[in-house]
Amino acid sequence: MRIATWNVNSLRTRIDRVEAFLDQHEIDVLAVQETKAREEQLPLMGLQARGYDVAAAGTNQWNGVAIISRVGLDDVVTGFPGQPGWAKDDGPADIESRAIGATCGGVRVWSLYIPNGRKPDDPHYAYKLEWYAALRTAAQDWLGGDAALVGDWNVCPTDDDVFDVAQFKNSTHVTPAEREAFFRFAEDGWVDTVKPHDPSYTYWDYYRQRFERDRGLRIDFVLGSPSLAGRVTGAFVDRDARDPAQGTGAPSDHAPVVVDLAD
DNA sequence: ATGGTAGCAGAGCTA
Repeated sequence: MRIATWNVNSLRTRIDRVEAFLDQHEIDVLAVQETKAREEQLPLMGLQARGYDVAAAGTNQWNGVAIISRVGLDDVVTGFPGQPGWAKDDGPADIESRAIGATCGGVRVWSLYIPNGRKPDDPHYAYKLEWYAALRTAAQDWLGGDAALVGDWNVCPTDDDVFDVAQFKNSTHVTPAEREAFFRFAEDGWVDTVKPHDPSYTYWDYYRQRFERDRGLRIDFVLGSPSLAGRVTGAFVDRDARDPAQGTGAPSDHAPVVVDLAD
């Protein structure tokens, strides 16, 4: 089975690229982040024609997550137990836009869009750390089976995961607290299934031709439970999907990450 | 320190 994760930066704008990616790499399960659409807005016909089922969640124009699967899509859940929400203008807490879980081909898959944090002194940064801690607690219950925590984690775990750490001196993604929050998953038994096979960047900012100069970040991860990690036979970052020279219109600023599992 | 690009929505916010 082949699973993948991709922050697409608008599923409607990028649907042609998503369908081409699914076809080219014969993806069985694709976790998507930043759909930037509510479920009823999504163009799903092309996916359904290819034999995929889709489960989407999202309530605002910035985030949104989805799971696209051709090997089953069961027990869909929006949000994880204890997931913190962000209440805006005293409205309802936005939980739906950041996490969706489903069982696909016997694997429990969570598509996650972890809060960006904005600035280290911003309230969203504290929210990000709170979100990490709550996810860790919930995820401890999933370690016993074949489970995958996949998506945009908005953290560069090591200096090797940043093109120039000096440029991030007063920025999120590289602070000790964020890195600790990420590495606590490894302490619990979650395995970075991609790094041994491909440690390359997964994100390049749209600004300043960062992709062309390979000045990127590694922030998209597939963490596997011990039993799932034992099934991994290979993994890679599909840089071509981020290449502005390929396809029409702008690509997402993230590349997809692909992981192969033995049956 | 600022600004550069992209998407949604139709101005300004978010990343």
